[in-house]
Amino acid sequence: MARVTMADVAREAGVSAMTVSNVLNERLPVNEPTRARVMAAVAALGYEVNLTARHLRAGRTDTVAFIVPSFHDYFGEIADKIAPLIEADGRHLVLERTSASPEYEMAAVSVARLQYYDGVLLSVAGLDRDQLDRMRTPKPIVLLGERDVPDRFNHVRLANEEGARLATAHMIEHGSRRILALGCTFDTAHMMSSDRRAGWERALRDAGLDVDARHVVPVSTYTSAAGRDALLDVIASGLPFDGVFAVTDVIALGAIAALAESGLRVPVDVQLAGFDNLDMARFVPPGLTSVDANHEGVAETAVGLLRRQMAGWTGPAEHVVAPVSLVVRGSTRGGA
Amino acid sequence: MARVTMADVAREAGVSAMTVSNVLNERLPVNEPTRARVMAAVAALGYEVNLTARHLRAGRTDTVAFIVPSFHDYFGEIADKIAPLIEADGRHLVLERTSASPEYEMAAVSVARLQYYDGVLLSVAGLDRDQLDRMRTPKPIVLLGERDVPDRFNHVRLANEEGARLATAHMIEHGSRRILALGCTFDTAHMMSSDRRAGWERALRDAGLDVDARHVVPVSTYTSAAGRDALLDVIASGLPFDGVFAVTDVIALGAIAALAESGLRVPVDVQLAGFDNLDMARFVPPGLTSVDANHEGVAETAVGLLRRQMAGWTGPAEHVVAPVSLVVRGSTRGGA
DNA sequence: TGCCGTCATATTATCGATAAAATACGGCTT
DNA sequence: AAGCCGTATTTTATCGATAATATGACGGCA
Repeated sequence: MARVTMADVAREAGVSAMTVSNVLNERLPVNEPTRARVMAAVAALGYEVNLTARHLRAGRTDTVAFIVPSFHDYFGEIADKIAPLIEADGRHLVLERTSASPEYEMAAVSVARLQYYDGVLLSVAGLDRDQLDRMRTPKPIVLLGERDVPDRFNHVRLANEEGARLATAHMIEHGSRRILALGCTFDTAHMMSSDRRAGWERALRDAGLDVDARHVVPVSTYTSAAGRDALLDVIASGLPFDGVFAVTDVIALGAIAALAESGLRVPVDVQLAGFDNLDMARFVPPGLTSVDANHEGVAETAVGLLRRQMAGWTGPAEHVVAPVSLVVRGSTRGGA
Repeated sequence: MARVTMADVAREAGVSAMTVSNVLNERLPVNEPTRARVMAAVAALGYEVNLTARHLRAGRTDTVAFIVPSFHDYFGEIADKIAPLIEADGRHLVLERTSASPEYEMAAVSVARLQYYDGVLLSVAGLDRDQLDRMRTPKPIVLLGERDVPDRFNHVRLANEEGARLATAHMIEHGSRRILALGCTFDTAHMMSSDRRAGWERALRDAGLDVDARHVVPVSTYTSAAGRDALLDVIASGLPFDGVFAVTDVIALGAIAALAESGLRVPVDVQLAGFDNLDMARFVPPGLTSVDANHEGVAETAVGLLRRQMAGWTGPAEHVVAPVSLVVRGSTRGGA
């Protein structure tokens, strides 16, 4: 059976296609009896509008994309906050994933693909400033994430350095003196981990402690497994430490595993803090102290900026640094 | 600046639009010099195909949707497995979310929205058999999830009862006699939790143990917070127990929190097992014993069924029950 | 020289909806 | 009765690409 088109409905109702369109979109007024006939025909034939044709002609999809490196953890949680905000405007949110590889990310933001959407939230992971700069799209777009981006883009990122400083200072205050920066790096290309390293460093200096480069422990990937392995290596090496600042909660979870396996008690022997305050942080014993990334606020800010652009605003782009706060739990000595 | 269309490229290259289309799609052969001129024009103007127009005319989007109740946890992990399989066919995966409410789920699978996709993977959460039966779409579709579905749909689900039985039997074997079924229910409308309850019950009977209705502990939502609260209530009530089968790992995590807060040791005082074997299960001390839902295999099976349909197969639908296995970790006494 | 086949490229029609312009019609004024 | 107006509805053109069909150019062969 072929699809039912608007023309079929028009024929059934004895009117023109345009009248059907007017009834369904409430654009031009239609007399009640006519309207009723059209609605009856729609119901009788089970007609549903062809959104693709509408998009081609009207240039609107009522759909927003959130483009993320992976569907996991952090991004899943943020996406669940963003979705209701988009839906509140009568639009629809879809997620696309880029695998964190620059090629995929470029493909995902190719002008061709963006055509499907009225607006785009792009969580930047693989693209650097130059690549982003080459991206010329007329679509409303808001960038999220901890990389450096060209000025012309609206951008929401976290107060990474401040968050790391808060977490580290908190552990210093409660007695730690040798704190690892797990998953951090000196490589400034990866802003998230280098900014957080900078915050860790600043807390140490503020307290008059030495910064030991051996305490900066890189990870191969941002996974719990990599965090666990990296920390086990440190423990095996014999390097003494009494605190761990993990660059994300996912990595902190790996650290928890490594500490438990090694018989190190949290927070008695080692204090531990993470970053992102994922749902899971509340429940993993003894409770993971974490920098709260304020997902809700980030989502609201980003959607607000996007909404403004979709409404036609063309003023200068904004660069928002979302404030963070420390949520203290049992993995540090200030906690319950 | 207006968009660059295929006609613009054709003019620039001094050929017809059709020739441009043939060059880009490699449908009809084009002479090398002409081809080169077209490619040059494409590059010069920065042309990118309008996918919406292509879709309208050619009826193909090269996009597959995975429709899920939420972007969190389980679904995020599955989606990350599915994406590469879809991409291997040169297609693109997008996620849509339904909020687990029947209305949203109905809207998401309305014929109108499905038009955007060449195929759909639908994780059924809110829709019952009747509602699904009313869904008449010509699109290739595969259902995932633990609900009962009409025969005409391809469907992949887990061996829920067997998984729950395995986990429960394992705890019995290692000494538990009073095992809670946390998050389970007698309500057969919710197949996932009632099937898993049935498996728990069977393990008890097989071991000659009594089934105590007080041991079936419902949860208000499938979240860690609800799992924690429900288990704390049980503990406060004084009902004795020495094992917990949690209906999902997310709920098991809540149980871990509740047990830790109450000073009950895992696995010495209480053994604990979950279901889904999320990444997190490996890392939460002492390691969460869990029924492995075989995400990879489920993803492959579902994508295989979908691929077959997209290729034109019209044979009878298949109903696959994916096998599960028990992964033993430290939260039960068989573990390390 | 004339006819045919083949390959390359161009034309035409179409996917389904909608914006913009055109028309029909009844009522009301003068 | 002629003219005008506002409302309801229809007609026409279009979004941009592509399937199907048509045209053109050239070489081969009798």
